[in-house]
Amino acid sequence: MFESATLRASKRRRTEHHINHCAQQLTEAHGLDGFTMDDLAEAAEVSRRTLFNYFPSKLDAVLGNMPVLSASALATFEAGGPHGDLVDDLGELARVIFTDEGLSREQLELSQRVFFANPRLIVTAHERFEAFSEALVEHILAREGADFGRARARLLMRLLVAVFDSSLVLDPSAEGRGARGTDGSDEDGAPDVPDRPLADVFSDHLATARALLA
Amino acid sequence: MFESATLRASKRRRTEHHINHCAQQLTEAHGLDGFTMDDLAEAAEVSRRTLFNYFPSKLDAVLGNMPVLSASALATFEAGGPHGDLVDDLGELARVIFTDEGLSREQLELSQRVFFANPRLIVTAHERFEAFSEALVEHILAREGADFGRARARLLMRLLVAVFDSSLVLDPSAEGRGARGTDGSDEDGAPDVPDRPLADVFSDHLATARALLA
DNA sequence: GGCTAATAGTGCAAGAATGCACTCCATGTT
DNA sequence: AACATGGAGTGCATTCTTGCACTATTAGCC
Repeated sequence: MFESATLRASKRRRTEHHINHCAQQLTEAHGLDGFTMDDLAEAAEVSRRTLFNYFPSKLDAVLGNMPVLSASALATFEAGGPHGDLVDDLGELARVIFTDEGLSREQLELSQRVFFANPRLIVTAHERFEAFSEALVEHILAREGADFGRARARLLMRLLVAVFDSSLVLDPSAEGRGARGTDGSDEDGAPDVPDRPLADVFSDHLATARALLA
Repeated sequence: MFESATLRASKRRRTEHHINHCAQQLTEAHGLDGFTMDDLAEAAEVSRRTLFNYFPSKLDAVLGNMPVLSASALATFEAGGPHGDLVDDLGELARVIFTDEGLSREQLELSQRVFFANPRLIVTAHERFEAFSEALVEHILAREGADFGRARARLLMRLLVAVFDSSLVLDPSAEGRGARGTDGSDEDGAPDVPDRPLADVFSDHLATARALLA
């Protein structure tokens, strides 16, 4: 009756992401109408039929699905979150998404490029994103009580999205966090961390944002 | 009823090789009894049950299956081969095996190490190999006629095996083939072709062998 | 307009992979 | 000797993937 974090489930998610990723690559390379579902099947190394087992349409394959927050993570959040601080706990939710969705900066950037390059995509992408964040707003209210105010919840969401966006742009200069001790191990300041876990970057930016607004 | 060179079939072969390869790696790392079928399942990222869908036993998983020559390749061979010269055509069969079996030097070396390190394996490996080459002997006779003589066919097989073995040892010095022109594009003589297609190396060695014995 | 070719999308049956609950056996423990 | 444990191997129901034949729609062409 239930999804275990099992081999089967993880392969399913992998395939889904893989198809989506290939679809976006093809879109970027040849445009939305520049490739067929057969091409996509070949690129993703699955049968054409399987594509439609995962996505109901070509556009959906390119759009991909919104991340799904695990019931347990949501339960924790609504119960007062792991830390007890609203913002921190929302950050935690974001972290969960990054982590178990395995999002990389490259993939997210690709998505953005593809979406913005294709009007047909961006409208639905936007709709879905709004729906997604509205759902999160709902969870915030469920946690904080209706008195918190829907407007404030929405504002908070927008702030988080802004922080998220800012974590996507690669800033080669700084380390965000305070000085980390006197050990000069990172001596020549090499900013060669193009693959620094997105979740970490996000945490940093969130902390910075809080400090800025505090 | 029949194997098309289809997605399904190619995935099956890939999985089979993958399982076999993982099994050999585990064997090399921990010994035959140093890992369980659960470990192998995890390493190969398939379910434990799937292992037994591919191989009837742990030992078989480590041994792997002998390559299967396509019916069409065999038909061509028995009909007088693609070139008409017996040795060349046997070389062609070898090439087919290398190619569509996707054998790499690393994998073959690993097999050798693992087999020689485990008496339990080497006996069956040897048996199977003998059976395989005896089958080839049969095909040679079918092509050349019984008058060719089983003894000569066997000798030929042994010679080819020797050539094969010699293609496995990495010789960083020479290019085997005659000088390839005066263009100095490979200037500093860099022998950096560790991944030169095995099929090609084999062809070269075979040519050299023929020249030597001619 | 009517044809044809290409491509999106669906239904269905057969083949593969998985999860799980077994059995069997060897080895060690008390 | 009785017993527990761990790992090999099997049977079977469920889910996933594939292949293939089908329909629908659209664009180009005569």
